[in-house]
Amino acid sequence: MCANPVPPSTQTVAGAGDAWLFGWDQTPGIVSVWANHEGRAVVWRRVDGRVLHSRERFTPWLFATSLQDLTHLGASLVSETELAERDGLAWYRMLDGAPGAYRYLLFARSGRALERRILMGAEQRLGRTIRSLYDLEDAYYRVGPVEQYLMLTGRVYFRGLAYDDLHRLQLDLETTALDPQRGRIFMVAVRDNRGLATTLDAPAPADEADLIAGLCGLICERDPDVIENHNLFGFDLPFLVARADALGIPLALGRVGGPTLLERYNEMPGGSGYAQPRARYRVAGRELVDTLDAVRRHDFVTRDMPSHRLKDVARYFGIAATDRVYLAGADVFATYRQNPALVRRYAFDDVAEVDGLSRRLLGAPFALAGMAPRPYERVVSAGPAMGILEPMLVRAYLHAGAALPNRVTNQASGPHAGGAVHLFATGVAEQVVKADIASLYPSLMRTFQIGPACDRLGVLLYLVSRLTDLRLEHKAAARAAAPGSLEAGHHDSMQAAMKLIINAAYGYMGAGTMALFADSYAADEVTRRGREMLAHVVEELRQRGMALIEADTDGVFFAVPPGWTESQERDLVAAVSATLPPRIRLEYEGRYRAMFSHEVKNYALLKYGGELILRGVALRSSRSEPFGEQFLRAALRHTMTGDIAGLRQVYLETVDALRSRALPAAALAARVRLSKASDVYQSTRTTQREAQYEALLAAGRTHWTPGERVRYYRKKGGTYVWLPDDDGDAADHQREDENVARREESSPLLDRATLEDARDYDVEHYLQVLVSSYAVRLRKAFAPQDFAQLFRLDAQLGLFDTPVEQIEPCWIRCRRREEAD
DNA sequence: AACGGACGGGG
DNA sequence: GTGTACGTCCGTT
Repeated sequence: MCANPVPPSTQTVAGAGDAWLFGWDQTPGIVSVWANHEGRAVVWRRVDGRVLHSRERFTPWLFATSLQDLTHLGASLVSETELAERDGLAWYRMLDGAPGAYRYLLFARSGRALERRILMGAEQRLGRTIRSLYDLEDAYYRVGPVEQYLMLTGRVYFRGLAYDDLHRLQLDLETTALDPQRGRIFMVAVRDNRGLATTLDAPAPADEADLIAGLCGLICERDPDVIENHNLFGFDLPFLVARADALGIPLALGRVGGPTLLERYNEMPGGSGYAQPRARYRVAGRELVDTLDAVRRHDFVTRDMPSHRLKDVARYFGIAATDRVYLAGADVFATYRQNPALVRRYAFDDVAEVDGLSRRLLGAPFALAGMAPRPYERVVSAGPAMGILEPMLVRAYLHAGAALPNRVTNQASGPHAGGAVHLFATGVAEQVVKADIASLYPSLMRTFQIGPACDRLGVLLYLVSRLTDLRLEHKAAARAAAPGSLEAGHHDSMQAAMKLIINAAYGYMGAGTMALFADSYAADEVTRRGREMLAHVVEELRQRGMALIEADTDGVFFAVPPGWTESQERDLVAAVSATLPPRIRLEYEGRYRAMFSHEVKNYALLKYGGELILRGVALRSSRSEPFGEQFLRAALRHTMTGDIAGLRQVYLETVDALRSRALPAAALAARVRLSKASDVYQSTRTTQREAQYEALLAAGRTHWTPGERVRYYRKKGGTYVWLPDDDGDAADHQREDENVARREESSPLLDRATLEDARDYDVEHYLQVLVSSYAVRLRKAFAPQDFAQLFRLDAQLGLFDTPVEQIEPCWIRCRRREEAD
């Protein structure tokens, strides 16, 4: 059912396996493919630094579970073998497979015509209108034309190319507003990795048409393989298209050999939703790449990016130049009018950072495009399971002439139990170790040969095994190469790409009806084994006398006996690892001076270097008044080092700072996002007042839009004061103008400083906030009476008080040696 | 506390 | 003519 025997093909046919991974046609240098449903394709290849194009033909194809919708074709539907004798409108190949599987591979000269005929037949059969093959997805499986071409030919992008061989061009529009209805393009910065760096300017509205035409000309002249920017699909391209439309300028960006115009198409959201479809764009011969997609994928794995904005991301990766120009978005055009050179520098810094991001993040998608039968631009934004893994599986089945399994027959429904989560103890632990079972789910799939039962060829398990081995080779090669070298970069990209696919395999099996090769029995078996492994690790640690704190899916936190060295810790982890089955390894992840365990997945870690890390919503607050955050961090440090007198002192100092108004108002301000428009709030105001809006109204602001972030604090008497931000989070150009006018009237800089520094806040209110929003998060670190005593607001000594020096946090500690076994 | 919906990003 | 992001944060019940 779930544990497949190893299919003979994976053992014996090594060549087939490589075809499953990398395709089989060795055509080098493909940098772009354009194809349509009529079976025409144009392939651009980079050969010795020059780009050649060739026109190709392919036969459009799709998978079907039966021929029933094509019976109306009569003798015009022929089998592939009959084709030699007589011509057909459509022909088919019967494939090996289980009943109900996609056992027919249908071909036609025109994919469009074939589809229309299928829809006609289906309408007759079902007696209702069918608009698209997607309404018949249990009966047909189809991919886009470029994918059809790549899967059929076994070609992939980029064979024999290195990342730097690609000609990449970055462009960045500077506009007078975010909305092309209300603003226009006044500058575009363009650079490429062949030395181009220029801007096109349009100081006056009348210059915009020339700018757009000039941009098209420049792109065609430079002839890049790839066009990149941050939020290219969300901003630059829609803006450019809207302005070109408004001015009647064709966006001729295509490469010689294919259609010239930039095309827009919609990526429909699921269901009948009225959510606006995400627009995508394509142009023949060039790959359009949005670094925002790459950033999202990176953060999906690392989960440690504070934001996905270009400037923040550039700083995060350390690729922002030290003298980089920063301008608030709303000020860019005004600055341009005063100082165009400054804006030019700013725009260059933007495109340079995009190039940096591309080098840093797009190596892995580049490598993936050398494996999966999909265009590079789709690989960049594709999810690794449905977007990469499934096309590879489909290509393998197509190549083998095997039927695709049907997701309906193959769907095993029922409750799905995921990874195990245990909270063993709350409180404070010292000398904490984190250990993880390396690549838990893929390792389990491999070790116990748990793959989808419907994957008769065993492709998924083969890919997981082979990629795991290849990845280790690339990791080793990356380590062996000179740091920072092209060689190292190549191997690192390869290993990252392989990791992405390996990690997608388990999730793909559990993907339910969407995935062709889903098998929830197999997915359940993986998590069941995973829970078993984790339980085993936990038990081994317990038997060795460790103090368990929490365990989650594939990792465990525990405290070791006081005074252990790092090598003792590592030895322990290695010893536990040795008790696991082959290929399942427990890895030493890190060590911490202390840990405060609050709830599952909610904890604080204190590193030996002194860094404090907070995890989980329970320890964070979205309101985050600065004084409270600061108190909490200091309080956690003292608590986690057992310095309760220090904790008490920090608390008393904060209380005192509030009472004596030593803190400025800015330190007390909460930051919230507005959800109600000004008119909406005005209508509900009589029944329920809300602080953030009251603060705006009190400041004389009567107009705002949802989404704006505002800071405010509570004043004596219960009124609220708005603290405007210095860099406008202005959603709206018009309002920005109003603000400028108002600021000029009342000397804004002076005002702002005065506001930030005000002392007229409601002290009693903020004392309550200190205790009920911040101190309360330390509750689980103390016995109830100790907690109450430590954070009492009236500083009187109670009758039954423990002297502070004698209070201890709730320690999580190892059993003493003699109790251990 | 549990649930549903919007947002992210760009000038 | 397409592939179904997804996790987090906010506001409401």
